[in-house]
Amino acid sequence: MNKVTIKDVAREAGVSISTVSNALNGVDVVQPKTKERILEAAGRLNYIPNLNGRNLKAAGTKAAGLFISSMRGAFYGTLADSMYWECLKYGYELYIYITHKNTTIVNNILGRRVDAAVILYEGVTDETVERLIQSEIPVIFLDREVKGKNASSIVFDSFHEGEQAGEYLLSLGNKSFGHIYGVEGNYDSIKRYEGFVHALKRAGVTMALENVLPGRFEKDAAYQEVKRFLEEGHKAPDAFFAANDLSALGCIRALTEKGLRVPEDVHVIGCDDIELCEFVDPKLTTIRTSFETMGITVVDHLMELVDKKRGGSIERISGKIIERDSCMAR
Amino acid sequence: MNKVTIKDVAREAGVSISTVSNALNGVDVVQPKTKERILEAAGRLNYIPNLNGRNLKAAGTKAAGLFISSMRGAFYGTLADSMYWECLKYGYELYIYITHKNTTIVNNILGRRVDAAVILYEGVTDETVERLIQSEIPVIFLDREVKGKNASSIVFDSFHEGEQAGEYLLSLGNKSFGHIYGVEGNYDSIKRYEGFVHALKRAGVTMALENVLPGRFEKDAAYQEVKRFLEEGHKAPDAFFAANDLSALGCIRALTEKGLRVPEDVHVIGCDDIELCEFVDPKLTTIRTSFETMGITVVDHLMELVDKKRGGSIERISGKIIERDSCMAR
DNA sequence: TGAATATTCGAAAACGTTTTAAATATGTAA
DNA sequence: TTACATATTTAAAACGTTTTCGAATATTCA
Repeated sequence: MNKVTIKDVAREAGVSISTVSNALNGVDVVQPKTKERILEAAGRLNYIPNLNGRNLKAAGTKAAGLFISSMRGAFYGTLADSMYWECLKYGYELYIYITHKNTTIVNNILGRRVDAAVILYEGVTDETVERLIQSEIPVIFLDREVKGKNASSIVFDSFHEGEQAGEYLLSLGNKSFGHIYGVEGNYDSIKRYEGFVHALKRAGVTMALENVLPGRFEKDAAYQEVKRFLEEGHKAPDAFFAANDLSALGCIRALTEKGLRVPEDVHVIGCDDIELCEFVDPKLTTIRTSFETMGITVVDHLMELVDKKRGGSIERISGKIIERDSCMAR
Repeated sequence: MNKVTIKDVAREAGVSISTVSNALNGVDVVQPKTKERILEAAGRLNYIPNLNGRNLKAAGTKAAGLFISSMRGAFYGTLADSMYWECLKYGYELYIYITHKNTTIVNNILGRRVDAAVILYEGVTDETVERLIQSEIPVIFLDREVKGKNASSIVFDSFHEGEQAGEYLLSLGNKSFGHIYGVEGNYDSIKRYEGFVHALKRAGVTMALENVLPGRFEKDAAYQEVKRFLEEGHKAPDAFFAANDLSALGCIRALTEKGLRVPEDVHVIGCDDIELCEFVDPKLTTIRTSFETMGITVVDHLMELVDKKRGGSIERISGKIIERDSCMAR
């Protein structure tokens, strides 16, 4: 068992533990000759500082935590990865905690494992949010709007994404619209829908309520709903805005199965810009939400919170229309 | 700042810190009445134990670490997620460290942050491996073959995947073969190739060396190579085995561009079974490597290492052919 | 009732570091 | 040489826990 402590290094180098600590941490007060001797001893003994001992005494941990309820799918890996590289620039480590429990979050943040945190977990309770804000440890929420002295929110501007979808479909000459809704109660789902409706309303268009179908962000659910919709005799609208790409794909499949051509008969626009978009036929027009950008933005913001260069705020990241083949000028 | 310590709880409850510790950790020696008083006090003060203090004294951390060089793509998220849920069963936390530095790995494992580790990072040096093995902390490597007292390897059985691909293509009546190679020096790439060649040889078939094209696991690289191959006047083989699905897709695109039909003229089989396979045309036949299974297997094995129920070993996880439309009986 | 035994609690040591303040060594100017 | 400033090192306190072991109290038994 590797149990060599700073004490062993001190003995080996014939010096006190304080000097070892100074030498190892680059506190520039120790004579070059002894420093060299210490480094040499530490190397020979394979000394690795115990992080628990260190962080117990030291002020911060120089580590940020990403607390997230799932890593499944391509999005979160991208987020985590881009956060990691951005943290590196600041000399921070990134610890990722998959969790679906408030206690894990609270224990690890308030238990001084990290000194800054990013949270993406819908199950966080108001009580937890309150406690984190009180703690004065910088926290950024990614799936809700929170603002406190040391707490911020950074979210995709889902409302604006909805608006963009609406404006784009309108600009193509569409007159009637449908929407594949996301998940009940989900932040992005609500906002995308609202933004879409808003853009239509501004243009004097209303979307029939029966034209908004629950897609739950899933391909199959969307497929079933659109199929049912058509089989019940409803006339397909000129264009669908789906709350995400997967449900857009399900929508397209149902439409083509029923003899409707995309984009000639019906336009479909998705949201997210997943890898699939390029591979399907027709290639899916969508609104790109960049988790890459999100990760970088989040860490930069977090570091400003840490440095007290700013107070908490709510930031929105805009999406961008990626034109492909599932919509076309009419 | 939240700075309430066990001392504060002790004072609040009018009791010693040892009693608080016992009460909070379920050491069954404290009277129900005082225990209740302590719990109540801890709750009122919002006490959260400092993990650094705790782990400094306590034996283990009840945490496993996943050290991985990137989380990009869908694979690693699945791996991490399935590991998380499996860890949960054992009462372990899972910390994920994205890293591309040996020091991060060594510091966090030997620095007593976790008491078991899983490593998926090709850049790990022999020295690091040696040190980890010496440390007696259970470690499992996912991308190399290592075996020690407390160290194991769990890898996909890439050789067997290659064999399966070969046997399958052979069974379909193919006579000539090509291979889209992965990444130079990469474990899976080498093994898949070797297994494929092995199966062919066993059937008395040899693959022309000029028929193995570098695909680097990328769609575009594979596309370019296959295109070049055909333009140089080479005759397309009856079937291609691509080292992964993405490069299989690139291969198919190049083939169809050159007027070859898949699967009528040429068979293509991939490896991995990514989400895309179901969406492209033709749907891609492939060999599924389940990161879900991998995650579960890894954690179970790790816990046996922790409990000293077993010594280190090398385990291989088999893939499974998923028949779709890019190969067909001739 | 008194002694023996359980039960419950607390004082103090230990974990491995960093940091503070004090001690010692070294150098410099008078 | 002395006196003093500076450079280098060290002892000891502190961080917040867990754990050991002895003390105090409560309970049981004869």
